[in-house]
Amino acid sequence: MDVRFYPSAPTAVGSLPGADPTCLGPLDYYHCNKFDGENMYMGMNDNNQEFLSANQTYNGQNENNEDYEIPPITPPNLPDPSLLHLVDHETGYHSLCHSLPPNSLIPAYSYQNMDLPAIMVSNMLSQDGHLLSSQLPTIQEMVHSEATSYESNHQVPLINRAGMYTGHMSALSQSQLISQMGLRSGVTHGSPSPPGSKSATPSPSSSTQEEETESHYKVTGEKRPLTDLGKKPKNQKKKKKKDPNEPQKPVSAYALFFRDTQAAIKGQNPNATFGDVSKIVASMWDSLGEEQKQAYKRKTEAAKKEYLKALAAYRASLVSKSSADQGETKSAQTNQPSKMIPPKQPLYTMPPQASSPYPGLGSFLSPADLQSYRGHPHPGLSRTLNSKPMLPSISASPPPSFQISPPLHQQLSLHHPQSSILNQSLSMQQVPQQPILSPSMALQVQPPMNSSPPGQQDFSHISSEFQNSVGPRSPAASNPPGNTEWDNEYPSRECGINHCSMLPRDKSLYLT
DNA sequence: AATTTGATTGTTGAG
DNA sequence: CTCAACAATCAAATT
Repeated sequence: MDVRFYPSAPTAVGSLPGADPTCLGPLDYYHCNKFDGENMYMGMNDNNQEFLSANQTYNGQNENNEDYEIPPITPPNLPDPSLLHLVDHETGYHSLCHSLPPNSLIPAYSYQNMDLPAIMVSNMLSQDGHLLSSQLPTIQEMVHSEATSYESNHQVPLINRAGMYTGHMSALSQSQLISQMGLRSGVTHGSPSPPGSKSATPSPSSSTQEEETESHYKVTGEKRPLTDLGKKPKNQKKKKKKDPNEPQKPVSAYALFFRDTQAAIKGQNPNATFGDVSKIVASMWDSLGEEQKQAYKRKTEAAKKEYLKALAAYRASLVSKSSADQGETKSAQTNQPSKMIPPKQPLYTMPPQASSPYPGLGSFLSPADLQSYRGHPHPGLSRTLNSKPMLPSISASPPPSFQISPPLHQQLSLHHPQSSILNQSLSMQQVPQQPILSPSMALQVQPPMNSSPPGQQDFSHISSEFQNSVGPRSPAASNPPGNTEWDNEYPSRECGINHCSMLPRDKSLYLT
């Protein structure tokens, strides 16, 4: 798949059906992406209906892949990861952002550069499309020239693009996500998925039934088979129904990362499809940097150890259970295993983490990990951004703004003269909240929570807002009182991550 | 092939 | 027949 994030950006322009009105991202996205012919153009369309229709049609399946495909660009030189955070963070990113002239087009927008999940924020528009309409004029002005060309050329294709939405996410979003992950991993785990809702409730008897049913389907060729037939005769084997009490295998580091990240991404971009999220996560993972990856790996290993223990206990319980069954089945059966091994999360909760105030994070980010993030402001992000040759260099392609627009409402109003100004200029009546950093700066970066240097402030408030906005979901995520450390730690980390993450890419883009 | 999440689809069983 | 509950599948990417 050559699908690129930004190509899908058009969706962002249009409000996706599920888009969170609160998300501010889109605006930034525009700024960032205004260069992106496609995306911008989408937004630019005067005809809102087309827009809407596009969104409505959005099914996640992109038929027009060609549009998305961007020839891979040679990856820009990546600075030493260890150095990146410094450079990117302080000089690179901001300088880039600020330096960018409002109109400045990014010469070559390479996917690599974009590599970031540009999860576009469809949020820009309220679902009804209000925001969009109001903003469009402004956007048009900004992107006017390109927009016209684009409309003439690409308008149609964009509409239906499934990936659109993906494109909305800006690279910044990635960094934001990462910061979120670190800060509020709890969100993911805690609230989001009504976990047990679906499969959580394992029905003991289900396994046998299902097998029967499946076999039945095969024989009878009923509906379920139909679905399979329709697409792939895929895994017919997946039927392994396991004992619910059986300890789950520790997931891979990437899976852990995915688990954490996806929530943040989804939170910011409700409309993002799994594919989009997956791509974003992948890019983020690439940009993550060895240390961070190692942190995950360590967790995985720890989880593995836990798993082995649990497994041993489980097996032991089975043995005892079987023996008990012979005697008295009922009591022994369900209870022991479950007691020994708590059904779901236990594996990942590490001793230290378990106690940690951040449940969600605890599962996958340990304080140590967090620290690692802090200490090393995601050199990886920035690095990866550049590194992947994913994005084809598109002449007009927008900066990879992977913007996960956090619901910024509250915070925006609080502080950011800039944002207010921008809003005015943009005449964002509908979305006063959206933080518009600067027209030139499309990329939103989450700034350090509290004190951010002037240069950084633009982003800082956004980031803080983002965090806050996100935070609500998981109380734990939002800085719990007890965790002053985190607060202190994270800011730096975020800063590094958020700001820096984009840098490499941007740099490469702009510099080249 | 396994995992990640969430949406969708389909089946089953109960009312 | 309807509805709730549950299971399976799928998406992209990584291990």
